[in-house]
Amino acid sequence: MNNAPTSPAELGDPLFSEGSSTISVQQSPAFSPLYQQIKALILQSLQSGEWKPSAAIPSEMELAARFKVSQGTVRKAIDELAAENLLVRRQGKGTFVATHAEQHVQYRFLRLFPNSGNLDSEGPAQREIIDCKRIRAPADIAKALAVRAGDPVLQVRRVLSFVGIPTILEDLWLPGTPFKGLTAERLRESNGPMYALFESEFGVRMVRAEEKIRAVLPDTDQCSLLKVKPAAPLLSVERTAFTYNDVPMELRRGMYLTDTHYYRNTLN
Amino acid sequence: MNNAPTSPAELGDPLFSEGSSTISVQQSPAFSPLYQQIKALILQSLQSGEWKPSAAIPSEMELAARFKVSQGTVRKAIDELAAENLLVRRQGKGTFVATHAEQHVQYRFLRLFPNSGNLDSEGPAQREIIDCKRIRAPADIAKALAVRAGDPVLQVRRVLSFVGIPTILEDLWLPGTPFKGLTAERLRESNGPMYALFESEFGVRMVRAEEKIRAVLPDTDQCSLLKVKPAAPLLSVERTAFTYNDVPMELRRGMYLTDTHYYRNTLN
DNA sequence: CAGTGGTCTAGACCACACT
DNA sequence: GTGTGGTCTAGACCACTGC
Repeated sequence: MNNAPTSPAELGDPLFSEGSSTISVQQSPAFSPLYQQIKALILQSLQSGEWKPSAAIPSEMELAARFKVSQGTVRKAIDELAAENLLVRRQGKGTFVATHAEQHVQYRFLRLFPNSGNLDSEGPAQREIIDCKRIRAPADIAKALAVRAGDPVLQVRRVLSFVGIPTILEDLWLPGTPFKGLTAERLRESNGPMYALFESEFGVRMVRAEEKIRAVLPDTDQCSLLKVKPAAPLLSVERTAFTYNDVPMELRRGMYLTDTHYYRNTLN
Repeated sequence: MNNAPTSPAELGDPLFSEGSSTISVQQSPAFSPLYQQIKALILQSLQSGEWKPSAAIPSEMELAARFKVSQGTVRKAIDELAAENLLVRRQGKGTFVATHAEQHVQYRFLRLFPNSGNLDSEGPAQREIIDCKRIRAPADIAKALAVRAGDPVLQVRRVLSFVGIPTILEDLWLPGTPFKGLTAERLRESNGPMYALFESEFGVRMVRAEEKIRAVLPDTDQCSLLKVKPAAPLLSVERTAFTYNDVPMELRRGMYLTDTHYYRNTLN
């Protein structure tokens, strides 16, 4: 079989004739490898919700048949998606859509660890929703969420405590439209991580995030909520979280107490 | 050719007989894929200095011949090493040993960025070596460097300034033996990143690092060196840097001014 | 042009999980 | 046993680099 470059074909799509020798479908420039195209197709299925979080996607052989490429090509596409934490491979079982729920690490994006002892030694965090209201987006929030200033957004404030000690104060903003119907009640009712709730209730999967970290002093509100003195330095963590296609879906400003905990980062 | 599991063979090593059908050299448990064994062999050559930083390693075909495996297996081994930033692939040219020098990013492990403008907008950092002396390792330093308390270590203090503003104060400790001969002079003479000097002068390549980040207040020395008030919160960044095989080779305690800059992290 | 890494295929077999 | 992902091979061709 010749392997001149061809476009991957969805089921039932017309094929380019196999026998012909040098039909160049994609020439440089703008050459994209087959496996990248397959990756994009899989990504589409993930976005469209064809495969739900924690469900298994079709086997490599099935996908190879569907896209009319070899298993190795599908494999390379899945490899990259697994490296980006969008898929999880489990030998002997299948490939699954990654999820923020039911993962071993309770908070996938939280980089705060206790000074000593492992992560679970202090048990699960206590969560308290302070506030949850609909507001019109100020300019800076709007910019971060890629909406227009004045558009409705949800503003949430909460405190996370470890072994009873308030440690994290978070303000977060969500675009109003995708999160229509989110209330303090529903936040309080949910057990798992907030991002798990976003997945199951609003179909919004956070895929990637960027954080800007600074050392700051708290304002008076923050002092009382975290029970610290005004002179106590806090770690300011401003996170923008993205869904598929780098669409921003959350802005989060956290104040971390770093006496008993530290923010861990690994450099490669 | 059968592909029953075999050990990779260095040039001249005796082979396991190819024809025999079911000689199981490595059974589960402790099964290690061939490409992992190849990866370990390549790693050895990197450690031993067989291939110097920025030099090209042998081509995939050559390595495949040397290790008596297929090109695909070598490829997978190199893929992983490239993903870990130990090797750099350049299409059409070859595969090269990664280096801290001559990289596009001046400081590969520095995560501090100006609030606005890109990285180069403020030009290169100004470096000032405050101090460099030989001391006997206190307990905490010794533990981090995996040496005995009291063993000789080098202690360096320096300030980095951007557009003339002192922004980073760093104290760092290096094990005495591998860095014998390092002086303030030699640090001042060098142009590029410190890690580039370590590579070229001491044959120590930093491969990976872990950072613990906190918000703290400066002591009086730090105040004067960074020209800040005692109440100014600073970002404390404690880094342990590792060479090959996760051997710690540096402990670095940095105080970052985060008024005009921020520490950036990306979560996947 | 030759040499390098990069893509793609097809087929074989191994390790693992379920039933 | 069957089906899944994981490894390994061999060979072909493509894209990029530099002589």
